[in-house]
Amino acid sequence: LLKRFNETLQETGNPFAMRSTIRDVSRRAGVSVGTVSNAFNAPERVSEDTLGRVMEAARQLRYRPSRAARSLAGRRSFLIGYRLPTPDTWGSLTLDAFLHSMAADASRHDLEVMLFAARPGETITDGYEDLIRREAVDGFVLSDTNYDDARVELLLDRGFPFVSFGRAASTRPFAWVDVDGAAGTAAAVRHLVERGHRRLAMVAWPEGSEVGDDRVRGFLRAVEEAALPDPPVVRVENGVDEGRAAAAELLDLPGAPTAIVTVQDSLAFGVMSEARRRGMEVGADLAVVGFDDVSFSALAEPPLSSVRQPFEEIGRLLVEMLVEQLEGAGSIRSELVRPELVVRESSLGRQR
Amino acid sequence: LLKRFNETLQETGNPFAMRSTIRDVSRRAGVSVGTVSNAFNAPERVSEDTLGRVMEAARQLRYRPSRAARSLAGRRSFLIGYRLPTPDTWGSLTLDAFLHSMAADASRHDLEVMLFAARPGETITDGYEDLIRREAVDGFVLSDTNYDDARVELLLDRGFPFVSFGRAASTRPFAWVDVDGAAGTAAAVRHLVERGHRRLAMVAWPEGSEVGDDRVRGFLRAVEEAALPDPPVVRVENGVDEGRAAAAELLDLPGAPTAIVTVQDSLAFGVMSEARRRGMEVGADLAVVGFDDVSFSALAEPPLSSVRQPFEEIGRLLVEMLVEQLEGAGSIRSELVRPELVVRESSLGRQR
DNA sequence: CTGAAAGCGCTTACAG
DNA sequence: CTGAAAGCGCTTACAG
Repeated sequence: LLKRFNETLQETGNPFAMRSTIRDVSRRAGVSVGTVSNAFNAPERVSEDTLGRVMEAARQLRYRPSRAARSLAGRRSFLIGYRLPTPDTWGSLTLDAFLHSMAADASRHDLEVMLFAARPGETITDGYEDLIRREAVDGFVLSDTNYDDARVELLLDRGFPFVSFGRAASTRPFAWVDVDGAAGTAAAVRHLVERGHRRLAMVAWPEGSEVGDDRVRGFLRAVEEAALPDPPVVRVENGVDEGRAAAAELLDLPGAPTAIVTVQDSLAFGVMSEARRRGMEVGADLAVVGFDDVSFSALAEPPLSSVRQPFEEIGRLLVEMLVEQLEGAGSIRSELVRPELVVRESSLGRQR
Repeated sequence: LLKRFNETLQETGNPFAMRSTIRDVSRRAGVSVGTVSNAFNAPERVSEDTLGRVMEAARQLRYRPSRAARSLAGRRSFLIGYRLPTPDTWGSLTLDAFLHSMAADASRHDLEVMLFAARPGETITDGYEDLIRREAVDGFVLSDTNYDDARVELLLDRGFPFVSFGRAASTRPFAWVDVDGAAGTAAAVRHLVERGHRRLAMVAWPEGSEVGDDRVRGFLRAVEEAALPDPPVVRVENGVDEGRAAAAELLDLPGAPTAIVTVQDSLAFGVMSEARRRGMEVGADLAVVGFDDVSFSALAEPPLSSVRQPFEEIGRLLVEMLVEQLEGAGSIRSELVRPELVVRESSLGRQR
């Protein structure tokens, strides 16, 4: 009875019509439901004539397959799981661009992104385990991946598809995308050397963070390649105040640097602040280059030169690599993407 | 055969065991699958003894119901749809905290957040239509809601559950959460008046934006309540340069203001910049208060006082209100949340 | 190339 | 309180 009502609604083109099912399409096209399914999922198996009729019927009924049914029958969820980092975590991840590019690219592959958050009292892997058991996602995107990440080990053990933003130490290979931090700081050094600087210095985090150590490495290598003297590296925790203190230390040195590169913009803001306090003009008297190009860097005074991570590209790559796994290409690859040095006034000023 | 293998794996407690189904649990507990389902979804219908046996069996097998099956049989997806704003859109929305609180709160209600992005060439409502037809979500959270938002009309027409972050003009009532911007700017005014300021001014956006007009309204009302003279309001587009220009205009006025409130932090950064350029000390010579408390405001020089929107609370409220609709409470309510004035040096300096 | 049928793993009346 | 059965809307071998 309800069905008849529904069909009437559909035929009158009533926009409030209940949704139509594959059964409705098959009836209208005069074929079996299996053929409708094939028309959508394997059109090459269907004759051109039939395909046309099915598609026309589907169009008229505004048919869209039920995800739950597709999912149950096809044993895939069409969902990519992503656990949000805790907001108070210091992260250089700009979620907006990252999530948007993931979601946009996923939809090109008939996938969507499902978010979840760590629950209090859970282990690092519990949320992932749970989603696997519920067959709620087809694969995961990991971010904020640590050196020895339990999630990587779990997913490798399970043989469950995933890609990671960030490398991790694992004896087994897995798919990751990472930013070539060393290339970023090296680009900063080359830029500064070109501008005539000879006495460089770096403000970095304490040793032991993969990301930070990578950035220091690139800095040191580029300084060496430019045949400059060994530069001082001050190591502090993240923060504007810490950047200030580090700058004070560096600027008090006998042969004080004329250019400072930092591993994060907030440190660079501190460096600029300390320089200004000493009556130096940032840009002219002291060049400063940060890392991550946070949203405020362009608005700072002077605007801060910074190394920008290409989050759009990263999100896209992660999805592509996950899709490759889902489609069974079997290729576990990894990609190191080059960040981009955004040059602004803080490293320009007068040429030396 | 595969089933026997699977059961063996389960019994040996092999962690790599394939997932178990409701059938496995029912067998182990010696009850029917319907009873297992009831044990989970309506425990009051099941005897205590049976409940215990079922739960123990489920625990042993690490059973978790398949979402696809639950979804198909129960006609709900357990998913909340949220379309990401385009990253280049100027928005005062801090996605991190907002999404995290939504995801965390959703999981408390057996829901998850599904992200999608606008596809090129689509209308504003296409993505929502599509997800409804695919039965892919149980409801939507809208943000960046406009005055006359086509999405609101669509969802009301369809009778599909949704909540909106931001009010909109609609003849029909619907569920929304919004920030009381007027209360925020009024709090800024009271703070400044307490500090002894008598000549206030505002830098606002051009008339016609709901959010901006609201913030201006609160400012004007509070100034009037303090019995101060009519304050100048300069209207410019968003941006640091625009803030600079607006400040220049205000500071050139005969009775130049000693305190400036802006509708957005980026404008406030411009105001601070212009003040500094003129040799004024921000805080002491000119008090500045922004709006939105963007991540950099605390790091600015001096740190910027700003009105902060409680995104955690907003995300939580949105989910709660959507859940009420999903559970058929039928109550369409709305909430105006008070933002919080975060006082920093930019509005302190010496007491007047 | 097409159709009939089984099956995915649950929920939900309905009997008993 | 419990079980048997139908059904959700698809996909996927398998015949023909």
